[in-house]
Formats: sequence, structure tokens, C-alpha cells
Amino acid sequence: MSGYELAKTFDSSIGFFWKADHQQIYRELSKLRDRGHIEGHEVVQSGKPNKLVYTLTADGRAALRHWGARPSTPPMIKDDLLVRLCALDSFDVEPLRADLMARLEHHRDRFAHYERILNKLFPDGVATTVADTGKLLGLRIGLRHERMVAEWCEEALSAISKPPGVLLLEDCRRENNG
Amino acid sequence: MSGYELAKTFDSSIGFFWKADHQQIYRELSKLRDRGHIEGHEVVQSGKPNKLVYTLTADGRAALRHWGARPSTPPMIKDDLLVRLCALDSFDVEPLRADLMARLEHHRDRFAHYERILNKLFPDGVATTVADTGKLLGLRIGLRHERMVAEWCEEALSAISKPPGVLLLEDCRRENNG
DNA sequence: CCCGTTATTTACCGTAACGCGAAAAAGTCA
DNA sequence: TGACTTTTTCGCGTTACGGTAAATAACGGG
Repeated sequence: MSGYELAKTFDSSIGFFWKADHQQIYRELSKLRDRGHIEGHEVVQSGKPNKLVYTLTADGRAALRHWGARPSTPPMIKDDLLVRLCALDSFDVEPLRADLMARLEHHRDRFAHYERILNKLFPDGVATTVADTGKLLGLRIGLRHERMVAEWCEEALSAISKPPGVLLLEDCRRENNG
Repeated sequence: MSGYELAKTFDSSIGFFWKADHQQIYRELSKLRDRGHIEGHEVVQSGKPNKLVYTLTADGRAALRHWGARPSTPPMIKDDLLVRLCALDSFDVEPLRADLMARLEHHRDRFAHYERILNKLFPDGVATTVADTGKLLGLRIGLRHERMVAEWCEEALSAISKPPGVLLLEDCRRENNG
């Protein structure tokens, strides 16, 4: 693809867990070209300026496979909300509650959104190709994640609404089985 | 605290979702001091070099409260494993399966670790102070997260082990209720 | 023919957040 | 003296970004 096409289709592919504007895409393409991983070939167009379509070189494909065989690094959570919770007594509760409610809505929205995509792409819940299996699994962890965080937001809201000490064993047991 | 003390205690406090080595801590302390948010006072010690203990200024405390009232930004997942899944057909399956198994073990370990901390800090599952409530909630989302990812790893392993198309409605239903 | 619009790429500026390797300074103990 | 701990600092680099703008190239309307 060309940089322009990548920029346009980025959001609808891996855009849910990775953001990149067009500048960064062009930058990364330049880096890859400099390293010999990709090659750009001009494609003449009528009615529009020509575009520079990049394709993997043999070297690039090898590097890709090599990268694909590397162990992944489990990412950190890195949510500033968690830092706030770590020092909960240093902050006002009300804005935090508002934030938690906004977050709850946000994660519910994302969950619904992923669900729509899932129903659209995999109405039977079945992936027929290897590529589809990967995309389906990506959707699955997205769904799980949003549902998990949304549930946690509810728990957090009820915990900070009551005076401390009212988060009881009962809640724990419900959570540990849920 | 002093930079040295912060560096030592960082891992056992918010260290699970935020990493910082001592250099970065000193750097951030310098920034905060330059902005007037903290003040350093030398504390004489016997048997060791003196230390520079930093304390919040009134300005710093105000800035902290202001920061605490800001809406949080929901972080992206940003797991390179997900990128691999998005282009699953471009990679070899075996290293990916190995990676998934390592990840499964990793997240199970973290889950067990959080559970131990939870049982140690909150043997009754009850937080008695506001500060404890925050820490408990942090542990809770950590537990939820590790359990969720571990379950997803199992699902992913079974999905990539079978030929495509065998990830059935049955699995979906189990997940959507689980 | 100028002008505005879309498509496509590039240049140049900056920032935050980090890692690495080293070393300085101050003290202890063998 | 030399090795080791404690505490702080310096100077180098990188990755991964964001913003603003401009440079092309082609189209169509007035």
C-alpha cells in the first residue's frame, strides 16, 4: 500500500489498539525503506497524483517472520486512573467518581462497538481462514477487556461511594467466581 | 522521600503497572523542583552520605489535586501479540503457540502473585481506610486483568491449534456468559 | 487563468518518556 | 589502601510521538 492508503485504513484495522497519524506512517515507511525492508514503486494514476506503493522485499519478509517469532512483551497497564487510586486519600472523591462513571460509559460503548463488529464480520461466530481466526481472537480480547474494565468500574464506584470498610467478603466471593 | 528511597520503594508500590529506574526518578524530581512543585531539604545522616528529602510545596499540593481532578485517558492495549494476530497468516504458528503458552503462564503467575498480596494486605477482603480502598481496587483490577488475559490465552491456544472454523458458537456462548 | 478542493507526500519543528553507562561524592569496613 | 554501600548527577542516546505547514499534482468552476 501507499502511505496515504495506510493512513486511511489504519483506524479500521488495528486502529483500536494502536494509533498513528499520517506523519508517523510516512516516517515509519521511510525507516523501513532505509533499512531495505520495503521498496517503493511509483504507480501512475489518472485524475490524481501518482502514489508510492510500498511492497515487502525478501529481506523485509524475512525480518517480518523473524519479528513474528519473537516472544511478545506483556504490556503494562499504565492507566493514570490507577495511580490516582494508589493515593486515593490525596484527591477529591467527586471528580474521581465522575471520571469512573465516564470510564464506565466509555468501556460499555467500546464493548457494544466490538460486539457490532463481531456480529458483522463473524455472524456465525466462526472464523473460516487463518487470518480471520487472528482477527476474531483480537476482537475477543477486546470484548473481554472492555467488559472486564466496565465491571471493575462498577465495583470501584460502589466502593468509593460507601464509607471505607463496606467492601465485603461477599463482593470478593462474587468477583472471584464471576 | 529522597530519590534513593523512592527508587527503592517504587517497585513495591505502583511498580506493577509503572516502571522507573533511579535515573528517571531523579530526572522527574528535578523537573518537579524546577516547577516549584517540590522542595528538597538536605537531611544529615551518620554512617551514610546525606540525603535530599523532597516535600510537596503548597503549589505542588494544589497541582496534585488539580491533576487528580482531571479526567483520565483510557489507555490503549498496545500488545504486540495482537498485532501478530492481526496478520496471523504471515507468521509461523509454532513460535506463536509457544509465546501464547509463555504468556498464559506469565499471567497466571501474576494472578497468583496479586492474590498473595491481597491475602496478605487484606486478609478479610475489607479495606478500612480510604487509602486502603484505593489500593484494594488497584489489586482488584490487576487480578481481573490477569485472569481475563489468561483465559483469553487459553481460548487463543485452542483456536490456533485446531484448523480454522472450529471455533464454534459453543465457545462464543460459553465466553459471553462466563 | 486563477482558485479552491482533493489526493499524496515531505519537511521541520518540537515533546515526553525513557535506557545506558558512567562517575562523582561521601561514608564504612577490612 | 582498596572494596563496597549510599546517594546523587551527567551526558549521551533512542522510540514514539504531535503540530504545522508546505510542496506537489490533478481536477473542476467561475
